[in-house]
Amino acid sequence: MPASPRFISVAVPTPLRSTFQYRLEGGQSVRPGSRVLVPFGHRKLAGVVTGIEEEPNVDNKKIRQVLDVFDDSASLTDPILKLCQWAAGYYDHPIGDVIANALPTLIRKGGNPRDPLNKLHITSAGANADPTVLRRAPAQRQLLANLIDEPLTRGEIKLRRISSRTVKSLIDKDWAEWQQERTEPDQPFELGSVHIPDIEITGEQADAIAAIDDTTPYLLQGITGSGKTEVYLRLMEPLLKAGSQILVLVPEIGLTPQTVARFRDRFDVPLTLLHSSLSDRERALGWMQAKEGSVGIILGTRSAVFTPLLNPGAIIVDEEHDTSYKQQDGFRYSARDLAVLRGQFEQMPVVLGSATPSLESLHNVETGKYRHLQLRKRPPGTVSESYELVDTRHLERREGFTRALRNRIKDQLAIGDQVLVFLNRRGFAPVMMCSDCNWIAHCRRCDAKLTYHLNLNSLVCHHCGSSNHNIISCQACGSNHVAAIGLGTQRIEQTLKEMFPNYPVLRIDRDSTRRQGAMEDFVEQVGSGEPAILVGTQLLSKGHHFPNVTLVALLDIDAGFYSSDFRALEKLGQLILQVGGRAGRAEKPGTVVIQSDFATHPLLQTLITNGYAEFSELLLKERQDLELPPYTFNALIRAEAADSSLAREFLESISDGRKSSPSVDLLGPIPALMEKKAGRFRQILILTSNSRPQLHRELHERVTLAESLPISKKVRWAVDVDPVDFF
DNA sequence: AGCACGCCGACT
DNA sequence: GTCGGCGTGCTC
Repeated sequence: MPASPRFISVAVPTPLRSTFQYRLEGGQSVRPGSRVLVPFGHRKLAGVVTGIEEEPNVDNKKIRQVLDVFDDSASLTDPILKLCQWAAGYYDHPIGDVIANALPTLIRKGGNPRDPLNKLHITSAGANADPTVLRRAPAQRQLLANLIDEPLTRGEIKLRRISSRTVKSLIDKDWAEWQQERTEPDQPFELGSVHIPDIEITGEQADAIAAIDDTTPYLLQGITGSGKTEVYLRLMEPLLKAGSQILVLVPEIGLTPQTVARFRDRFDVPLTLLHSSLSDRERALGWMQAKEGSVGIILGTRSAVFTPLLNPGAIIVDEEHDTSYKQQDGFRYSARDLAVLRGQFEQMPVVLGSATPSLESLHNVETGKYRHLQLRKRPPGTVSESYELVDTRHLERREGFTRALRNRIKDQLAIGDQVLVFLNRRGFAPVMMCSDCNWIAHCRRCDAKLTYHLNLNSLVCHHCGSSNHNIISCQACGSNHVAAIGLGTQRIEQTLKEMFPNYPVLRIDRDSTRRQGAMEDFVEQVGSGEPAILVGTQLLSKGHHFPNVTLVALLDIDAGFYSSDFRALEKLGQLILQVGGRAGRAEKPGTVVIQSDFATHPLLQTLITNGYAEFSELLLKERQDLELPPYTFNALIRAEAADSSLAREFLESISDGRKSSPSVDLLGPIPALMEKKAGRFRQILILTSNSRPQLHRELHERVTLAESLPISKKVRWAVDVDPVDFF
């Protein structure tokens, strides 16, 4: 008697919002989370089992057979599968793509980093061989030299463009051989020694550590220098000792050697670092080690929130206000919000830390969803930086600097300290203008002005990356009087070099740190403590601390006041304190000078005189009055197309003809803040409600409608729940 | 997203 | 006569 046929639902990596059913052979055994190879249309895809059913739910004849079941040791764990399914629903995103985002590529494709790896090794004969024998065979000689350094996989050999003939010749000479490298699972980790620094923790720190005793989310709000990291570390110690694992999330560019060192120096315990420059295999191995429970600490950025843990201990989300936790394309999830949810699923505490918490998280404190832990004081003997506003409305500025600021910089350098000049604009000048006809250079593919870059001697679009080398003549009147207007970091660097020729000027922005390790070189140079001027963008506000900097100057923050984004002031406040917090040390506090035309603005005044707590309270009140997030909830449907009206037509067809439910407001379609970007015209449809269930119901209805319309195939569109911007 | 099928222009 | 352009239709 044949076993009763069983069916499974499989999520496949396609943009389709449904799973697909397959028939399971008698000998095949799966569970939810298993990876399977299935026929899909004309190809074979690796997918993940999301359910097991006794009955088909589509026409039986359509259902095809599962081709293969992959190794169970790299299956998705139950909590991660559950997290993916929840996220697919919440963000209204195809489950297959959610899972594709959650898994390392190698695992997703059915591989396993523990699979034996075939590598070409040098033999002892090869190691002792006289390489001059190969003087007529340079390819073999090169390969032999490579093999002395390290064994190579087939893939690495291919990458080095070494032919299989070369390999065969060496093997025939008995100078090289293929060896299977076994990669056995590691043992469960054990916490070794703990190196506790000889400093006393403050009462507030002790209270915070003691308070974290259950599985509710905590918001740890502590001014810079108040010792948030020490709280994390003390919280981790007993958990690690008990064999529990800690997942630590940091912002995208916060994963610096300094950050890693803080954890490595404290705990003698295996640590997995998940960063962007890992190979597929390395990433998959880190994932495996976390799943096997052989590492105690997993430190990573956004996507690390999906790392499976054998023994979940806690999740720490550092700098929780950082917008890099929200993925900005495709599957637009918030790793911070998913971390909170995951904590509930797996019954572990989640600590969100920041000196400048997001208004969302502060609101969650108000409503009792999060518990608030505050570090208001610094350890005794340490002084905080002081803030000064310079009202620039009636002051003369030379290349961006008021006389007062120039003098401050001079004085600070003279006493042997370092100075940090912050300007959030890359390039030399943000505008190129013809002095004869006032023509301004615009990007052909975007609604944006081109930025002049000195080093490239070209005009670059910061939105699509295109560059234009004709900077000599006006494209409207042909005049040669084209001038670079406005300030960028390159111009500030040049200006400072002229103003202070005796001091090094280091520019730190995306352009100057493109090279691998460039940032570390800068940090090292600054760390020497010699007087110097640092010029930089946002990049300076994350991850690194510069103890010898005692003067921070913010040159032009006024864009924040002109922005039409309702979050602009929240972000500006966070930026000011984050940049200010980079500077100074215990016994040598820093001064932060802010030049602004809005120096008398009450919010700015509140921020610098009363601090972030009062600043954020005012902003929250404003949001409440205006019925903006976090007091209401938003979802967007974004659409773009090369045709100038297609995106609009598409969104109109899903907003028209159907009344929105009374508790959900529908706005749009309206053009995105930058309507044309990279040659595509972009529109958005905004859904607003004060009820999340209603918002999601309405959103899902529109998305379902969208999918049924032929026009949806002609535009690129995506759903964005809890958007962080309307661009 | 892929991938195949299908119907109209410039090449050996 | 074919190679190949991208429209459109489908994926258990």
